[in-house]
Amino acid sequence: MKLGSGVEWSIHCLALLGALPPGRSLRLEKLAEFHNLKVAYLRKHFQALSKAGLVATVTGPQGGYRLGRSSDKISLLDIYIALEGDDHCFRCTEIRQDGPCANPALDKPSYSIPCNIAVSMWKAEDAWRKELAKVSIADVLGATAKQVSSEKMERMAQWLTEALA
Amino acid sequence: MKLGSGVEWSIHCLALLGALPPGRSLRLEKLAEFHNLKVAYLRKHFQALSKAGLVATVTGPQGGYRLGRSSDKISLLDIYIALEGDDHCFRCTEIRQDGPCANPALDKPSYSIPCNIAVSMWKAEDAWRKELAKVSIADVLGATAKQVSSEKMERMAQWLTEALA
DNA sequence: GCATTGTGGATAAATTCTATCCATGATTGA
DNA sequence: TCAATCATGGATAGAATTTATCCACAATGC
Ligand code: FES
Ligand code: FES
Repeated sequence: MKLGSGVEWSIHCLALLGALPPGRSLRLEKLAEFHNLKVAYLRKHFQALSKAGLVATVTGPQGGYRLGRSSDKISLLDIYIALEGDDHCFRCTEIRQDGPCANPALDKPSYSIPCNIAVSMWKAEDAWRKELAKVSIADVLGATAKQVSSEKMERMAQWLTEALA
Repeated sequence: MKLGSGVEWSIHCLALLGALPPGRSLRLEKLAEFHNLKVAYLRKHFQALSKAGLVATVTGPQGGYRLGRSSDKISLLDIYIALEGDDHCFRCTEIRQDGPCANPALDKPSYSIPCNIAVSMWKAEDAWRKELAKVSIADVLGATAKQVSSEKMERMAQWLTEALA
């Protein structure tokens, strides 16, 4: 069970967008440059983020991306779902309905309720989602501000100023 | 993020092994037949389960597989780890150390602690694991016994008797 | 010895992930 | 209006992973 690289990329990029001055947007190319990511592939991920409404797009000169809503309203779970879909990661293929001991006619009633194995797995998944839902882009920004030296914060602010110029 | 089919297959099979009379084992072929699974591929999964000690093997005539320890000591998490490894599903590629604003020399101290994004993701993963660790094969067996009609339980007991004959 | 059963490595098909490109359409500013 | 800027979405292809099969081999019990 592995998350695609798009999840990490997107969290970093959305955090940067969250640090933009109000009303401004940043070109995809700059977003990639800041993190040293492949532009073409990042573009693909941003199409998904855009479709999910997590980022809004500004076309034309001085255009680019900005957050689709305020940074405290975008959770890590939102990002995951936008990129990798809303399916369960555990897939119950209804093995219980198969094999020499199955009797579809007789057993049908019991199949209307999800099998207990799937329930257990999905419960764990829910716990995972709940944790992710707790953390917003605003939280990430706040935590990063505490982790990074004020000197690096300065470097980043400088870069942003030039990128937005 | 998807779990491989081996996880579901293995849970079903270990549950069946957990229902075996004490001291008995079941051939892989029979295990596959019971669930209508592909023998060759199930074999591959059982190699992993065996290496992890979740099943013990009995070679030779009347041989097969049995549980490696009591069914209440085998959790769904054990099975997941045996099959898919113990890595984090979120991979922090240290994007934070890259890009035009990074200065390895100056920033090195802050990289000794995990970045806050990874910490959030790993925390969610821990919640997931904790839930899976709570559920044992014995629990699965118990829950299934409650879900399945006594009539089907009888059919399965019958099949087992023949398979062990 | 001999039939039975799992082991572990080799192999390959199918699917998903990663990555790139380009024709298109929308917007802005001159 | 025109030209430059910028995202969109589909097509495409290589890489990696998952799914699946096979076989020579080792271990066991009779
Ligand atoms: S039947 Fe296999 S997990 Fe539901
Ligand atoms: S640097 Fe990207 S998640 Fe840690």
